[in-house]
Amino acid sequence: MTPQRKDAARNWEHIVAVARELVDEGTPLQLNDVARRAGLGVGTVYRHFPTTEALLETVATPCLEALASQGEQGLAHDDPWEAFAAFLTKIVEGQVTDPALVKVSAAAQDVLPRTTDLKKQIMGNGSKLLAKAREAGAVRADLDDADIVPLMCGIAYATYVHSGSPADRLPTARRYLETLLRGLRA
Amino acid sequence: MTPQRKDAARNWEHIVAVARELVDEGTPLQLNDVARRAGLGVGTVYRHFPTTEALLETVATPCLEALASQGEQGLAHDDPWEAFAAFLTKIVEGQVTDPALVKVSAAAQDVLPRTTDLKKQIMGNGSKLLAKAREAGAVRADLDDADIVPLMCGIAYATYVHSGSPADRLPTARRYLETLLRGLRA
DNA sequence: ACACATACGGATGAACTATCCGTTTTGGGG
DNA sequence: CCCCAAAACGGATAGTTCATCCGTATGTGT
Repeated sequence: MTPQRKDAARNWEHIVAVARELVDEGTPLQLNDVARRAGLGVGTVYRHFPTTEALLETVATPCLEALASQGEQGLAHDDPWEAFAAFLTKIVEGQVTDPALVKVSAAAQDVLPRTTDLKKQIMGNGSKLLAKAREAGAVRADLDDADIVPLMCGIAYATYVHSGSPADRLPTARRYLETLLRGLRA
Repeated sequence: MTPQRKDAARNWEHIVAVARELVDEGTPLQLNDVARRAGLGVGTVYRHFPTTEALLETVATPCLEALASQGEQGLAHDDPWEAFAAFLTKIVEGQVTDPALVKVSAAAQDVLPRTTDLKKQIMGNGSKLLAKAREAGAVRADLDDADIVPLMCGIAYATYVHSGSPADRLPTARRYLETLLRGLRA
């Protein structure tokens, strides 16, 4: 395996950077569009990222990784309930801050391998925190591991429906999560 | 104003029926596609419904109307909290049952006049029920009128993320709503 | 410097959207 | 019953966006 050519690496970075910009300004990601803005040929972009989703995944991955490691820290927290709540808060905050995150989170299993992987990892951490909280009798029994990610996506979605301007989102999301957490507490 | 010709009326019905089928089977709505399936010319479909969204709106309207009148009935309920809860339950059940409903609910203000109208009506009913429940001291103060629709959309979204098969959706949605309601109760 | 692998670019075809206008159908008046 | 103007139909076609393919250019080890 040859290491990869310099120009290829440079273009890869450039494409991801341009995509990040587009995502941040809310423009729907279109590969031909990315190519034009990056001053590259369409073929180049498509070779690096066969689909829009693949590019989106790459853009979102750093943020997802951050969330995954966040979960590990949470395990060290003293109060099991607080640890669980803090964990969920971080996830929701990430989702309402980064539009790319919502999109990849909603993607079906297996289409985005890296994302699927990281989601599993996050879910693993969530499970541990949930189990601890449940053992401590802090959380209701009817909440399942598999509910965590969907519920966080739901709150993020509700937040996007509620507020047009990005500035309003964080407080709204926190308020919604608080309400949900109140309902989850035993 | 001339009453409209019979063939036009017949085709209109037919188009809506075909669209309903497509929506139900999860196929993304495409007007050319609708035309082919209905055995009509593309032009005919476009004349009746200038955009995909317009057709979707027509498909979703009966269901939205049902929800709107549901709210009115709810006003007659004895217990203010129960009335409010029952109202939200109906909305969520509608959203997870009918894919069309989710899509039009998410549409921006003003693009779908009829939908915007009905949403306002539903929100009006929701406001009244919320006000009553609040007066009775049954619901927390930090919930605003404008939060109702987003939260219901959020629950529907969470439900779609959670379960692939339509059969699982209704129980999941009910469970999520229960949790939320517990968190809303004063 | 050479040659070969690797990567680039954009012309190009496929898929879909939406319009326009010549033809057909409808239904009220003669 | 027939006529004809208004109304509606159908589908060819122009405009977009998506994705591929291959001739050309560029980087890299010898």
